[in-house]
Amino acid sequence: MTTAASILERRDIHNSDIPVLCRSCEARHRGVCGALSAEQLVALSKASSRRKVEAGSELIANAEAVDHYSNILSGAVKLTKTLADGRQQIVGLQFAPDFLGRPFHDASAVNAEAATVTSLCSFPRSALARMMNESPDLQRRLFEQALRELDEAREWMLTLGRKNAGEKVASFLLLIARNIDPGDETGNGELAFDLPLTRADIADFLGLTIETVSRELTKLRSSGIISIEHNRHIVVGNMARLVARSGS
Amino acid sequence: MTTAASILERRDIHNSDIPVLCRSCEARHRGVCGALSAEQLVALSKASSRRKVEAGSELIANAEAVDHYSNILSGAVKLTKTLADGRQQIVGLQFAPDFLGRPFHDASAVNAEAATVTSLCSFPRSALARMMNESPDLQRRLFEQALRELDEAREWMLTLGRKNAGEKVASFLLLIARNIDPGDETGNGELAFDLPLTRADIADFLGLTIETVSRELTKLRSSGIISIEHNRHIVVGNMARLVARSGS
DNA sequence: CGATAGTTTGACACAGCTCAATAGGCGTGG
DNA sequence: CCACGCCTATTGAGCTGTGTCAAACTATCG
Repeated sequence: MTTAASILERRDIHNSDIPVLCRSCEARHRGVCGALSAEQLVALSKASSRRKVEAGSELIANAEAVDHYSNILSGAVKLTKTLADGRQQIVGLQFAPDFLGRPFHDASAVNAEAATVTSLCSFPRSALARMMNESPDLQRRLFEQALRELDEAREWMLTLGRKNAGEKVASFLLLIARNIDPGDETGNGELAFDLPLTRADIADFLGLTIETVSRELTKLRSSGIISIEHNRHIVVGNMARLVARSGS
Repeated sequence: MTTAASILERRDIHNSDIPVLCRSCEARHRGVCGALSAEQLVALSKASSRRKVEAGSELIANAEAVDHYSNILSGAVKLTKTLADGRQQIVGLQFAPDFLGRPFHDASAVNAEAATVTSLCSFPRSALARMMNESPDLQRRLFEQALRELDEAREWMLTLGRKNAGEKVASFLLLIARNIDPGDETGNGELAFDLPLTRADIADFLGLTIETVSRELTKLRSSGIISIEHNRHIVVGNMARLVARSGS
């Protein structure tokens, strides 16, 4: 018989094969670990370690030798690039269950820094290289994430190069909103979320100054399109109007 | 005996195994086809076709179903994104022997357009999918190109978001110069090249207007850092000074 | 030789930057 | 409990870099 109970039981049995560390880990479902067999997960988890870091922690230093990779389990990580005189640009924003690190190269071209409290599951570089040879599916998942990041980077290039300040800020809010709720879009239903970035980070993300970001947020608030509580919490009253402000 | 003659002979014999189309093709050396065996090349080349297109030809339309992929054999291809009101941004620039097309997705998020006279070697989508399953090395090469494109995109994001007009134009000239001659950098030796883009394209690339690009080029010319002949031909007198102007 | 496309140059306007002051939130210590 | 300092965000006033609009110049081609 195949009742709900027996299915649950079987899944339990199956679950017992996978490492404690990995059970209920999002990276195993939507992340790259989904490509691994139970045995591979066991092997990888032996070399893995979880850690929780606070906002502002540097995770990868630019041009530094990379000795480990990570999965993001919760929180937000910003990838930045900096000019000699200190001007900074955020070039990527990653959330759970994204994979963090650049395969094939032993030095990173970007800095990675926790934007919020973030928990990570890290494993040594060598372990990934081995797994990738064993599992073409793993390589494929990493490839697909890289392509997603490339699509996102190009979308931002359009925003950085061709949108004005108001459109940039609206586009940023949409980006975060979509990350929270990939479904709802055209609906008039309210959508609320916490910004994972400070005003300074948002400015670095959009190629603006803190002051301009603040002014544009105020404009959106005055227009009744959003409301802001405690600086970080945003309630979007009307998604369609926000989309209209984003310059499409 | 292993004289130069016998080595040449052996290479000739080996060459005879590979399709006529592929002999002396750059994509077989530095491009993705280098991952394929002689038999695979034969199979792929049967489904491939070369074509030469003029500047301005649209190669991939945004959101259109992608039925083929290509290698760029010569010329330059610009990848663009456009807003509803016509504002345009170049989000990628590709040269021989780059691979053109987005694996795994059946629709492109960008437009691709020939910037100069360009020759391509195209093959159907299905052929690539099959090859990629057969050859992990091919997948890896495509993966590495995607990562290179991602690095380039992020470098441009820094330029778009944080550099001023003068630095942007200098950075663009450096980008092209490096593409022509990846070696020479700090040297004082002159470096000359033709721009693959019109002023309008350069403006779309840098998030500027045609007028600003023109003014900044004039400034570089007046400073004696570059000289310009026939609008398109650039001679960089002193690379170090150009680097200094690029904001690092 | 006129037509067209691409580029340069000039004059002016304004979006967003800079500098500066004010306000709010939060923890620490009296 | 308030006072204080610290950090972040907001708001204001003025300035400047880059966009806009317009005209002139150049090269190429029929």
